[in-house]
Amino acid sequence: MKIIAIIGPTAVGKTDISIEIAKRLNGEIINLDSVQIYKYLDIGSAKPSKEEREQIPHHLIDCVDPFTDFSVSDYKKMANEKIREIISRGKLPILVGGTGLYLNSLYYIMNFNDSKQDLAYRSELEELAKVNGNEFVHNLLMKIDESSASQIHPNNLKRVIRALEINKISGKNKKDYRENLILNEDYEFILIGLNMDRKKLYARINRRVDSMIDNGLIDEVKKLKSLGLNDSFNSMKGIGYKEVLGYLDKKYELDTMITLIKLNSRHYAKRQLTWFKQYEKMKWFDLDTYSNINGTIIDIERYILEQD
RNA sequence: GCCCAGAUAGCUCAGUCGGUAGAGCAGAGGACUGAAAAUCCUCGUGUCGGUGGUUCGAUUCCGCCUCUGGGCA
Repeated sequence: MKIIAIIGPTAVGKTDISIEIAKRLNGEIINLDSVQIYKYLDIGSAKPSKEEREQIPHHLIDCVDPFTDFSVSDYKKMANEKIREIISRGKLPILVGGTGLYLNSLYYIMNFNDSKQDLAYRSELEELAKVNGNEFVHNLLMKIDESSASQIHPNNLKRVIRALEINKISGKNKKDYRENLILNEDYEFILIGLNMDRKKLYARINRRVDSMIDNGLIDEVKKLKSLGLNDSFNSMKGIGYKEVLGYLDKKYELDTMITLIKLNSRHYAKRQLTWFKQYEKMKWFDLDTYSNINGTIIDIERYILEQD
């Protein structure tokens, strides 16, 4: 089953290009973004507009309540269903977004079934770390799963805890999952990577943040806050949301908030690019080398058609 | 015009009792299997404002100059 993935760092311009590609290839778009999944988080997550979504069907946008805990494993399930459904209708599924882990959940065979969550154990370990320090919890892992422990930095508490959790639930070592990454042969992926000169990307990010503010990001967050959402919910940990919450809670001034959103977005873009380097098959398109979007679209379309 | 305080990494600043210097932030690189827009790791040579003096040796001490704050007229 052929499937396209158009990925790239935040603000590089995935939306416009993906819609045009979908039109030309009889495709439908599946969101590959961990924040656009949520309802009501519209401006800050840079969701495609209503007009854009009317041109081409978009899936897995606005489908999770922001109060719910959502994770890769849920994404994997939902995305697989969508992909099958789209293919059964004779259309081409096009994944668009920048959440690398979500892509991997489809690109590789990833088993989440035998290592579910144990939230009580998690908070128990978090408490232990608070009292005795990160090293202490890391040492616990060292005793039962040395191979994973030696690969996780003691300060990366989240991962240390997850490794302990996996071990408690399944008896397996977290490290084994990573080492056994194998391609998911159900799909024939065509990976399209969009990138541009770093400075230009950063300038685009800065501009986009300004326009999010102009378009009412603060009001959007105020509304979410009045629904009862706060920074303890995963949905509110997205860039743009957590900083506005901090501003509304009077932790800093407006211009500090804007600076922070821009800064965190830039850092995020950089992390995404590091992640994307892992895909050897990825075909990169440098948007700088095109004078307009049409040239890019023609080249991408040609590349996709060549892959048959 | 006079007095005081500054001038050191892209930015904010520390420091060198005289032997050419280091933090935070920015920036760069990396890791990544149920929070992933999350979480975490690594990376710091720059005419130490200019110029003269003292000295074996000055970014450090002294003089003058330039610039920037603040104060007094």
